[in-house]
Amino acid sequence: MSKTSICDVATLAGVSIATVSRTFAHPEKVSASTRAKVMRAAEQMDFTVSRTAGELKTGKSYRITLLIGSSKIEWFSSAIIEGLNSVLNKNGYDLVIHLLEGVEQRKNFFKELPLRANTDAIIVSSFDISSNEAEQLQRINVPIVGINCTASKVLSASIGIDDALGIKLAIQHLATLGHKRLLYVYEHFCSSFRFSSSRRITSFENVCNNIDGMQVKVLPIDIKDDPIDATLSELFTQENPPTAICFHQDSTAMPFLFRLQKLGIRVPEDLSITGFDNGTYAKEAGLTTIRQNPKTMAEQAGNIAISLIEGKPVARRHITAPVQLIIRNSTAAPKD
Amino acid sequence: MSKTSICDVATLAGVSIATVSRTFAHPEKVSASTRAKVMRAAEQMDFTVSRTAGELKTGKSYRITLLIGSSKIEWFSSAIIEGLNSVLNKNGYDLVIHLLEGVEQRKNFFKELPLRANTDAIIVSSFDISSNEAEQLQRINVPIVGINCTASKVLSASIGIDDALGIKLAIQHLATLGHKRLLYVYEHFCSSFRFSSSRRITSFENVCNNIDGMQVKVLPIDIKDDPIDATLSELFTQENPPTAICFHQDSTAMPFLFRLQKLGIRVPEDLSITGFDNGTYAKEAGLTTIRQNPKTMAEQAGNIAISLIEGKPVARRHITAPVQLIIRNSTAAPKD
DNA sequence: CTGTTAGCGCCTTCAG
DNA sequence: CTGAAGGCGCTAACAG
Repeated sequence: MSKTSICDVATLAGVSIATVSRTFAHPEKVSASTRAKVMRAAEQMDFTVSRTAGELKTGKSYRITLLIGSSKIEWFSSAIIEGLNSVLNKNGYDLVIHLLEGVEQRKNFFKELPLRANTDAIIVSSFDISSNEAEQLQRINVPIVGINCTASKVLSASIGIDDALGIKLAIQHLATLGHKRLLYVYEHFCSSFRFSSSRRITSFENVCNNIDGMQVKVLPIDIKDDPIDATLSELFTQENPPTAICFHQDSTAMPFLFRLQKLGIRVPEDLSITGFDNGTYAKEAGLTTIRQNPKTMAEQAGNIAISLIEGKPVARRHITAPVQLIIRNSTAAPKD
Repeated sequence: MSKTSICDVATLAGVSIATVSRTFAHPEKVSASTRAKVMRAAEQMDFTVSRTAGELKTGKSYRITLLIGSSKIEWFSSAIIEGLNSVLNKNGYDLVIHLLEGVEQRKNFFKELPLRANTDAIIVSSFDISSNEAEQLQRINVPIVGINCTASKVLSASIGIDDALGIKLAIQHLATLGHKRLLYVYEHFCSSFRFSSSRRITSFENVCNNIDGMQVKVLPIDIKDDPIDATLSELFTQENPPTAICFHQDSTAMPFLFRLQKLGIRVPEDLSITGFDNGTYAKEAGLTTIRQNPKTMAEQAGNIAISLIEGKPVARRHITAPVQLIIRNSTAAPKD
């Protein structure tokens, strides 16, 4: 029950508590012989220095908190966790995770945050916190670094893709193939959650409007609707249906691909499809998409956070991560 | 920089630190008027009671650690995190995550665990810790609960599916359809990581051997091989090729489905396929599979862990979670 | 190289 | 209902 404390070890080893402390914190400052003695005693008693207690003294918790703006962990967040885990582990930090489920919990979280936060840094992944929330976050007075989170000026650092550029790559690819009628499909998120990726949508329209003869429609899908059904409905009720569909993210494109197959509509012969992310199975399914690499972004974000915590210099505080068009088999020249 | 402490608030509010402490810990024990005074002062200074400091006194960290035996977060682990997050949040606990990447890091982790652990409980997800590791874990003297982790007797509690039953359901389904030649495909993990799901493999052979006229082959795939190529090779080089393939998990079955499609091999007309998990896109792809529900398991594991921590009674310490056969469109009677 | 000492921020008796 | 005082386990000067 009661964990053995540094005192117990000191007694058993016949040294002072300071020496025990040193043996663990700065082994080089202790003579080999006493170090051995202490270690032996420690092992014997299953002693384990309490990070918590040290924290009180040093003010560092060796803990970094990841905030995710959704109750679901999809491909993107998984990669973020992987990337952070590897960097933090290497540097002796622990990773604490908070998923914000729904509006209410989100509100609560930001209100009570101070109570719960004992963290050296906060990493906000992939959703835009409101300026109000940002202000609350700032209160706890640690570095805040954003990943694909652009809204706020409170970020100590940030890394993220250029969503506008990403979607532009997809459009240009389709334009080059000869497509003149595009449909953009995205799922309409709950209004209280603004995702940085929403920038893609406006970008899409802007870019297309600057291409001669390009006709464009944007289809927002209500959260309660089935995106596949809604898209199909749109596709089959138009006089001049689109020859290509750009999905806001792979995770909507993929199920659509399955459905088309069932319906006997061939991709890319009858219809071209693009995604965004290069997520799960995108490669295997042959989905043309825009690649972003969240794991790498997370690693960079983690490194920056640690530098900020430890007062080391960081070369660049705001980084734009690369996106890349991956051409596979879901796009081709239109039939007509 | 220096966070405001309880003293600052006490001074500002003109009360003692004890009163401030009480205002937050036991508000009902403080008169309404002083409570208001304290709260005002606290807000004014952005005061936030430090969990860490309290921890020292109470011995509880309000933190639970999740151990994942892989550096990749796939569908399963994502669901585990989601489930734990929701339960822990509700009860005021934080979730700390450790991915064990590779053998070496794993060894290190278990060796240094004591140093790093300041946690109220440990949850081991989906890999079997060795008895040696279990012993090391036990040293830190907190409840350990396993999810799909059966190997060790050190678990304070556990929840997991019956892998043998799961695979049996798939076999029976295929047998009923009339299949006589089955192939079981699994990826051969690094030997140092034993996963609880390995039980499926031996089960598969056992069950099939008890079915009259059932021919069976098990195909382990080397970690360096491409599972799809290896399976195809097996499929096309046999005199009497299998009429159905059982994949150890959906995540191998899915890419195989894509490849078959490209090759013009029809599922289920030419070949039946089963998966295991009901993972990402399994539904959309129409994959017949065995469903397990990791999110629910995680919620139960979380609740049990909390009960154990808080000394509440737990009804059942070792729970078998349900599996279910989900019949979709990837299985049918064999042609011949 | 080792021991002594003074807290880190909070909680909890115990008096008042 | 409120205040004073003693730690929780450890670290970081400072002495020796």
